[in-house]
Amino acid sequence: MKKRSYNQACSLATALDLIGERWTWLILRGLLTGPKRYKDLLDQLPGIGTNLLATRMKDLVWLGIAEKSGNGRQAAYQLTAIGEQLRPISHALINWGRNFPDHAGADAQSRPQWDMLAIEAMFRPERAGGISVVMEFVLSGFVFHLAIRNQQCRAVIGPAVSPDVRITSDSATLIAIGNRETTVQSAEEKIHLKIDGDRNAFSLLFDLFE
Amino acid sequence: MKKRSYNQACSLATALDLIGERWTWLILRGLLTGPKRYKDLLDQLPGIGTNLLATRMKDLVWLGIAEKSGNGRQAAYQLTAIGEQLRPISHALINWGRNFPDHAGADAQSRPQWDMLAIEAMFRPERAGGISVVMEFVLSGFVFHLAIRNQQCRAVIGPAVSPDVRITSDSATLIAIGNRETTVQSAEEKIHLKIDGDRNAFSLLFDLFE
DNA sequence: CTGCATCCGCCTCGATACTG
DNA sequence: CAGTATCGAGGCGGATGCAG
Repeated sequence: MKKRSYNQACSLATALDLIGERWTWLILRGLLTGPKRYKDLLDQLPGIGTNLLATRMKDLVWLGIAEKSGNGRQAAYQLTAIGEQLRPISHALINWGRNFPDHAGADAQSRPQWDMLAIEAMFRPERAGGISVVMEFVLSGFVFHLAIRNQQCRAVIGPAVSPDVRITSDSATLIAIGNRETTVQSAEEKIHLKIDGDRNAFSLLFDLFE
Repeated sequence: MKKRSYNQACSLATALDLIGERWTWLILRGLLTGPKRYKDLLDQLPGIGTNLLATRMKDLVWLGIAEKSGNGRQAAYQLTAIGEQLRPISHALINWGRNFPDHAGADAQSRPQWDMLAIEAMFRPERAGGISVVMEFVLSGFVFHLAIRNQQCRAVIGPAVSPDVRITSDSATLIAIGNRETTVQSAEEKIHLKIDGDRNAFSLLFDLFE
């Protein structure tokens, strides 16, 4: 059973042979928000065949892009250093995909972790010189936080130890504010947005992100 | 006849719906080295079905990623502004693919235009401050040139108007020199490398590129 | 219940032949 | 040269089974 390959002496073709198949990038999207168990990956990949996920994971581990820690019911997959190198590329692809905002239909699936990675992608390091801040988000009940330091931004699942600000909202509201379709004040009045802590830290959200 | 889609409200999934299918990135690779006719694209895509290339091109044009100029046998495809935004992403994928130098088998296909794009990908703008130089390459008979200015590098098919240096060689030799597996002097003695013009400009090749 | 493996129908792909 | 038509092969999607 030989794997299909472009069979070209080209690094782009090599990359596509390894991570260009259907679902692979979306598996990586799952791993880019932290280690995941098989079931957690499945939950973020609606429509994938369970066998396909299993073979993809075997390939990714074999290639040294992901690795498996623990086994049995505690087994979890995480990115290796080489897999982690795909993070900026995924950011770029996400930002490119925003050229087509109307692509997703009304019946499209959604997961808060996808928004989390999208926020990380929108970070603009060149605007973050000298800024150090931790923002905690509660988007439709899903909790994560952004740690911004040294012109780097990393999104992590779960609450922050000591956040400068906690933002309770949903992704649609934040997008609407970002697009100037609504105001912070209006969103707060409609209880679509709640800001706890340093409001200046909250306003950084619109300075440091696209 | 509906197209297969991940159907997710996620910009990464959107991007993959549009350019994540088999062959699409390699079609873009062809267009990233300049406008191409149907036949020229085919030549760079060994193994693709002609029907598949036709449908892919129709999709890319429909999406506004590529556009068709002229028609009949003079028709040519080129990238739109949105398609051009994929250039840095292709560079990043190429550089990531170089983590797996042994992937391509001995029977792998190769085309000089792939090397041309790979060289463009290896350019390090942060090392090119204040440098302005034009290098012409003749790799195994294929002619292109690099124009470096304002910390940008663009590879263009064909000879340069007034190159600072002309480098006649082949990609294997340049890679070997870059990896310190051979020296410039040795390559010149074996007539695997010929340098016409400013030798200092040639040495920039190893300063400005990875 | 999680973490897969097996099986099967279907859709996409790959190759060739053919047309304007 | 620039595609279209056709058809066999193989990867994918969904359901099911099963071991730890």
